[in-house]
Amino acid sequence: MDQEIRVRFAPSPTGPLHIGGVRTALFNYLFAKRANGKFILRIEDTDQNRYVEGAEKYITDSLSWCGIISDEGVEGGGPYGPYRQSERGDIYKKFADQLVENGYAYHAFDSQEELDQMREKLKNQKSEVQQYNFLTRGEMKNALTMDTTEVEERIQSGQPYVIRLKTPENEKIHLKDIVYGDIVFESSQLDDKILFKSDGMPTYHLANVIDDHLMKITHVIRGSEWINSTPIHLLLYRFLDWDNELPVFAHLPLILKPSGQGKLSKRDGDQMGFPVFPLQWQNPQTGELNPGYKESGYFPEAFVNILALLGWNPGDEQEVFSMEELINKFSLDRIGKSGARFDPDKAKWFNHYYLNHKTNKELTEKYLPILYDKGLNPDLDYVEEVVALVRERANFVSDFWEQSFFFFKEPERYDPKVIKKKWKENTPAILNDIIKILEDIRTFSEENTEKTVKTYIQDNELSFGQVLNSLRLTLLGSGTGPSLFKIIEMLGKEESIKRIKHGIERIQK
RNA sequence: GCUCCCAUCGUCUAGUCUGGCCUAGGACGCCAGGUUUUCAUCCUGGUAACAGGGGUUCAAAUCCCCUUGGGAGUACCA
Repeated sequence: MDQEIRVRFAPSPTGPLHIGGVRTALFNYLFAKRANGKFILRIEDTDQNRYVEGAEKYITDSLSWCGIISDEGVEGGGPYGPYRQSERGDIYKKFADQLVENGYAYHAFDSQEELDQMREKLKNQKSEVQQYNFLTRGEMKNALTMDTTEVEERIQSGQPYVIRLKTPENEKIHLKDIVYGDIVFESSQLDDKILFKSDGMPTYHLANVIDDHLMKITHVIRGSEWINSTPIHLLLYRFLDWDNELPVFAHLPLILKPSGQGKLSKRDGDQMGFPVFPLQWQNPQTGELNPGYKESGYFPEAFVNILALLGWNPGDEQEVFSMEELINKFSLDRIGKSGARFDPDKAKWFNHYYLNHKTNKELTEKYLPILYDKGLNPDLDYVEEVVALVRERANFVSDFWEQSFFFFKEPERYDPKVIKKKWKENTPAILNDIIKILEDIRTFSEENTEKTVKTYIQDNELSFGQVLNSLRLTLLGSGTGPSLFKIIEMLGKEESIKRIKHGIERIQK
């Protein structure tokens, strides 16, 4: 009875995966790992029309960036492959035929126009449902309204056909969902869904049920947009005689747009000021570029942490989790039912938190490429010192440059607001005095420069703010930043004095 | 339209199943104070919610019903 827990993440390669998709993958992964089970990555590419070049690679890259590694699937294969539905041959057709044979499904020949007509007609009649179902199928072109020889002839002659599910007229279908509890559906409300398309491919409904069964999936964890089609799947399990091996269902609450209404969609993109994709994605058709969390400077640990808390919580007050901790604490029954709005501000905070729990060395390694890009080749220890100084004021490594460029090059402009406020007539004279003072200091340390300059200010009864801010202005071009005397020390005597001189000249004019 | 789902601070949420310990807790944000030559960080404090109405009960955020609001699905897409 203690069978292995097996879950799958089954995206379709129709474009980049967005946050919601990654969260579904994450929850599957956490659940599997928690139970010592298997996480399977299956690609649902039964819709050839929507296939997008590069999307599958994008999916696997995104998951591995997050640290979500599949035990079986398109990447590493496994005992139940292939894991790409388009490669699973005639598996689906066989089961579809079996359903037809047993009277649970039937062939249909209606054209798109005829279907549209039927729906239009029902709409005009103010019918409650406009569906291909037990009420309407008797008037359509299908095996239920034709005699068997005609059906045979049509199929033999190569006429396109689909196979539809013959939904029961009047029965209740019970879904036991881990998250949502018991949900009852009326079969009369269900559509005679197409199971097998005229292009020879199964639809999602058929394919996912068959594959889940064949791949021995024990738990189906997916977004709640699937709830309404679950009764179809339940019917299929029964008609295929797999009722005794039904997987457990757990539907995840939706992720909503940060503002406005509706679920977060791929389209929301950068116009909302935050990425909706894990990795940057360039649409191969339009060339349109969508930003990703990775490229925006988020750490994967932070990203995963944010996602984990969207719809799930541990029940205590901990909110920072490593993947290990998530695996240990995760459980399906602590998933909420209501949709979660994504909060970009909190996401930033998480990244800030993670950034400040890394070592200077780690951050230095991440900063270095940016510096190289600027054409700089600074001393490693120096960079590490710089990082130590600016790290706490940054949310992202990419913030470092803006906050520390003056450690690497002389400022080119001076903040006019600070000039206006702090630069007085006597400022050049004072700064010239300071230059002299600095020149005389032998051990050019933070302590020494600070002590001497402050003594000078006091002796001359000057204002600290006035003097130090204008001094800062000449050194880094702005009125903000880390400790001034630390900067002076790191710049060194020569460079500091040079900058003060230049500052005086340039601001003077 | 029809079917299904959801409803606690601005946001993520704890508490709801197993009514009383809830004058509703935490986090982000915001505001104030402290630290700092400055800005940021950091620390401290504060702001702010049980959608509304009926029941049930000694007692309801917690159970039931209705209303309202929000969401999802309704394809030869997944």
